[in-house]
Amino acid sequence: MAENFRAPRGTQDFVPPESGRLNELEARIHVLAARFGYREIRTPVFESTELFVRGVGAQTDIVEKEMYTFADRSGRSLTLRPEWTAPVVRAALEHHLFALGPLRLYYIGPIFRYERPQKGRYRQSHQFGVECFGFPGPEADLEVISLAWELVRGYGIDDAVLNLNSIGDERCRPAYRDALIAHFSPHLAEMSEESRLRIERNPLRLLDSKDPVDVPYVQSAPALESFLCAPCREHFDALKSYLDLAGIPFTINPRIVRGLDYYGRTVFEITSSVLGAQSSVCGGGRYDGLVQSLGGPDVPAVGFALGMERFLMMLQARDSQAQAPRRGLQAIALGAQARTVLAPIVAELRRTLEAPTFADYLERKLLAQLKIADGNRARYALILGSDELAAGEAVLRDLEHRSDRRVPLGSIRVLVELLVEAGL
RNA sequence: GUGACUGUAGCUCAGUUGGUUAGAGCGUCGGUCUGUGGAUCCGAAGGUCGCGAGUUCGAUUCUCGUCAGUCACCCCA
Repeated sequence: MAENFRAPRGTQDFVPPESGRLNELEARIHVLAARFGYREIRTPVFESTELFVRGVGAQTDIVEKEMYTFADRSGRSLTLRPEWTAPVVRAALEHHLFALGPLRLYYIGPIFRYERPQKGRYRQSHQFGVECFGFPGPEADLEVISLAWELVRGYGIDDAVLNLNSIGDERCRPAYRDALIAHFSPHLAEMSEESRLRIERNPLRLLDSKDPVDVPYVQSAPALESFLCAPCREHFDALKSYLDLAGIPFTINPRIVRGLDYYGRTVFEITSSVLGAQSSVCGGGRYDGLVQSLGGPDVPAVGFALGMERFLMMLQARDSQAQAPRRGLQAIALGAQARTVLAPIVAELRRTLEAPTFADYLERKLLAQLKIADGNRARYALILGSDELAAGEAVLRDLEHRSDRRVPLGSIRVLVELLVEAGL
């Protein structure tokens, strides 16, 4: 199949019925976020490149090799949004939203990362996320985690796991870094090449190594938890008991480190086994220093980002073939004359009914049209042929109970009332 | 960015030790059934065998390149 054009590598089209599932997910997200008192923010799909370099961190993979960066016609360096947090903070600063006190925002839309695509990883993907600004305490951490967990729970997904960790703050993390370096340095010669590189760039990442060679050294490494300073420990302990009280199960996972520079204290991840190597569907944490580092006031913040494609994959793994309930009506005209009579009725039904009205305008037999009605999962069929035309009536067939009844065609209004009464 | 595997009809896949007209199931369309539905049976349409080059008398088959997909690494949503 030599199509001339294809979607660019790593991008995908959402066609029915997948587009419908995405739509439904978005609708639920809007309702859920509103229930938690969050309001939506939309920002441009591209921003100044410098915003991401400063916001995400110059040493991160995102900035070093994954950004879609281009120069516009006047030579400005712009970048397609690789993540939402920095733009949200930028916009909040630009519109002085922090002056109003604590701020709760959510976003939903595409991000772009130049990566090698594979299952659950795309160059354009869609994220839903929330940012909660202005609360330094663990209540805010609980709030955003609950919100994410509600979404998962609301869909009845049972194999999702909440992983939790604290990576300390700028007071205690340096000491832990030093301790890690001190622990690993004597053994570097026997460890993986990967780890030798990591110790320079991000010693915390050593803990993440899956290389069997490294395992003994990782296991004997000092635990971060024992290095937490008193305030960080207190924060972490409080969050854990809050989660217990809220009935949200979690696993302490010291290997969750987060790749973006701005995280501190709480970090968490929701994972699912159905996603394969990209098991993380939602990741977030606290980033108290970010607003200030982007030139704003000292505003604490916590939030998460959730991958919508991956979320949909979880849903599909769960209920692959649940049949949609029947809904709406299929208008069936047999012959040209019946079509002319039915066309204005279809128009009126579409103005009036909330359920969908389906219609096919080809010259087809009744059998074929009923098959189409089935495909559309219509609840009723309104059949108009020469017999009915002569009698000034139509046949209203209940496709679920397989029963017919005749309805008068004279008044469209009466017909509509009948249909509404019938549950449309 | 690295490595491995894959690429034949709308979908899932056969197949050709290189040889005239490339197959099946599902789906679509039509008939069976002048007008009552996810079934049966019959039939039809639908393919530059991802794209390009090379080897060869001849390539869908072999080789190389390229594009795309899958998986792992890296990293993340």
